[in-house]
Formats: sequence, structure tokens, C-alpha cells
Amino acid sequence: MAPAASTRWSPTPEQLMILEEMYRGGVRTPNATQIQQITTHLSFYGKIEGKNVFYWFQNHKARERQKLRRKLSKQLQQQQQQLFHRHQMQQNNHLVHFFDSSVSPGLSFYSPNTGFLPQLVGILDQDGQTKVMNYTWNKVDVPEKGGMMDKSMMSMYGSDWLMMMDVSPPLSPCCKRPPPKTLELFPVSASNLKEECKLQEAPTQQNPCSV
Amino acid sequence: MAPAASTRWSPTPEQLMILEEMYRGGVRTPNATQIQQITTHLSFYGKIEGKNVFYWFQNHKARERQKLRRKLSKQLQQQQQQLFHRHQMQQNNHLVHFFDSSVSPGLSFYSPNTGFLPQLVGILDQDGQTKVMNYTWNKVDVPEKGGMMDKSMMSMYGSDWLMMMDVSPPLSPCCKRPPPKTLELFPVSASNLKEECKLQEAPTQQNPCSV
DNA sequence: GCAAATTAATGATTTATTCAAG
DNA sequence: CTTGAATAAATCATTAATTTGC
Repeated sequence: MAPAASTRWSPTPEQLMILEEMYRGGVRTPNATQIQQITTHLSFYGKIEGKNVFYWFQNHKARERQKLRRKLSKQLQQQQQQLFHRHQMQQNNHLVHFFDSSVSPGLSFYSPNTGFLPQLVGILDQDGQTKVMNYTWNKVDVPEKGGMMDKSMMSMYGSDWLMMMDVSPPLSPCCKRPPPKTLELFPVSASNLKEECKLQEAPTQQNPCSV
Repeated sequence: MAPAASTRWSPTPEQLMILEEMYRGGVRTPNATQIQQITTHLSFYGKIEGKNVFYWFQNHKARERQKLRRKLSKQLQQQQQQLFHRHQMQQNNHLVHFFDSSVSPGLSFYSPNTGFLPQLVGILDQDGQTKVMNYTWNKVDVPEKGGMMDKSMMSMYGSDWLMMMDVSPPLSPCCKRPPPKTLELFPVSASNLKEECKLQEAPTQQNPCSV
């Protein structure tokens, strides 16, 4: 009956040791050349092929990540709950910390020299319409009409804005802050958080500021 | 004088994790409202301002791109050099495993079913020439008659593989002890790989099979 | 002790994402 | 918008640990 050779590679202790040491040393995704070298080196300790080395790093990396994530996730959850409590308690002055206006009363927290944006923020081009959202770090709720931001950046924000879903009330005239209260913070993150965080079955994140 | 407090925001692990998760979840350029919400949320974990969130996404996005670009660039360079090298050296017989023809006669790298590529491997366009190399992990040296592993087929990851081929002598018949002797190379571990490829520089990877 | 039975690890494949070039 | 290139995540599958009954 055929060789019945084992169907899969099984690292010898020496090989494993070396691989782990490399990993510890920083090797994560060796390229082909490196894999080849590693393979050559390890073959001294036993049968091995390049793909084994490749897979080993892939798997090891992934599993380390996974391990870490699980750990973090767990502790994060604990903290979130803790904080949630705290949050409920002091549900009053949430929004206060938004840029302490004490820093730059007017706006522009950036030096004029750098030529960087001061306070505006978004632009959305869609359906031929261009919406420009104005936002200043200082005070969220002061629309700040003056149109000083004519060009500057914004350019880089292409389609990404699409996903912004305008959670916020579309530029109401003197709009104010949407979330009167109860904010269910965290409507932003998309669908990730699979696995690991399955624990809490996030109810449904939707329409945040129902206003 | 004054507070002398640290001059810049430094994310706490929780904040960072959340931000990264959002990023993975698709958030790239949050709008003002989103930033506001994120900030509020993150402020539970430590001091933070809207601008920090804004900048974080800006930077993260940019750096991810940059990282990728650098990586690609580097890889490409190495590959090209490698291949070029190999090509020159082994005009001989090393190339045995070059295209098994048994798999996909023509070329069409896609397996009809999975829609994934089977075992082909590399393609290099240089000097106006395009080479396509085929390589499969399944036994490099033994064509593998009986086939328990006719399906599987490595769907290996692209470009990395193309240099895997024949770096080593096609493995001796049975006990492949590839002692090319001396070849103690081992530049892989630790240190390097630490990024910063200083492109344009990669003079020569110590050529592996200098033989 | 020592295998069959069961479970935990982990090697190998497949599927989903991601960025960005076309 | 589509697609190429590369990967990381998810999943499948087999091997090694271990538990268990004798």
C-alpha cells in the first residue's frame, strides 16, 4: 500500500525551535528568498519543504494575532461595561470635552503656515451635488459660516464619504448637535467584530441620531 | 512652563484598538458627526479630542497605503533581481519543474470550479519578455504519479512564489539532504525585516545559491 | 502500561478583504 | 466600476496530546 507517507509535515523539535526563534526575532512574512533559505537551513534537521515554512509563518502569525485579539477583546469588554456604567451616571456633560475652546477661541488650530486645514471638514460629492460640511474642532456646534476654506484639502476624500451616510442631519441651517441624548455611541464601525466579540450580540446599530 | 503636559495625544491601548477595529470595519474618513461620536466614545478610555481622531484616520490610512507600497516595491525589486539572477545562472537543467502541462495545458490559470488558480505561479515581465512559470508544491522532484493530491493544488500566493522555484537543486532522489554545503546563510532572522526598505538600494541579497 | 477514544494543536486550503491600477 | 495582486481570516483536515477503561 503505497508509501502511506504521512500526509503532512510535522516539524521536528529543532525545526520548531528555529522557526519560533525567527518569529520572535521579527520574521513574520518571509519572502520567497527567505523561505528558501530557511527551508534549506531547516532541511538539515529533517524533511521539509518551502510551503511548510510558508504555512508555518502564516499560521503562526495569524494565531498569535488571534490569541492577542481575544485577550484584548475580553479585557476591552470588561472595561466597556465598566465605563458604560460610569457613562450612564454622568450623562450630562458629555459634550463638553470637545476642544476646550480655551486653546483657540476662534478657530484654526493650525498654524497658517503649514497650510493645513483649520477647521472645516467634509465634502461629499454625490448626484452632482456637493455638500460641504463644515466643522471645526473648536466647538462642534458652531457651523461657522464664513467660507474660508475654499480649496485646501478635501481632495483626498473621494468616495469614502459615501459611507458616511450622513448620520447627521444634513446641514440644517443652524444645525446643532444631533444627539440630544441617549446617544448610542458607536454606530460607526461597520460589520467587523465578527468572532471574538460574538459574545454580546450587538443589537443593531442604526440610525444614530434620530433626532 | 505652564502645564507642560505632554504635547501630544497618545492613544491608550483601548482607544487604539477601537480605532483599528473601526478602520478594519471600513471607516476611513469619518465625517464631523462620526468623529464627534467616536471621540465621545473614546473619551471614556482616556483624554482625547476630535482632532486626534481625525488625524489618526488620516495618518493611518496614509501609512497603510505607504506601507503597502513600500512592501510591494521592495518585493518587486527583489524578485526581479532574483529572477534575473536565476535566469542567467541556470540556463541548464535546473528548471525541470517548469510547467507540468498536465494541469493546465494552455494557460488559463483558473480552475474551472473554484475559480482559483491551481498551481501556476509566476509571471515576470522584463525586458519586454513575459515569462510564466509554473510550480507546485507537490513534490518538487517526484512528478507524483498516483495521485492522492491531484486536487488540492496550491493556490499559493502570487508573486512570492515565483521565486521559490528551483533555488535549490531539484532535490536529490530519495534522501534529500540538500547540503549545498557551506551555504550557511541566514540573514533572515531578527534584525532585518524591520521595514524601511531604503529602496533603490537593495544591492544584492547575498545570493543564495552562489554555489 | 497501553491502546482506543476524545480533544487540542496546528498544518494546509479556501474565502474574503484591501488597495489601487486600468 | 472592474480587476490584479497580495494577504489575512476562516475553515477544513490530520496529527499530537490527553483521557479513559481495562
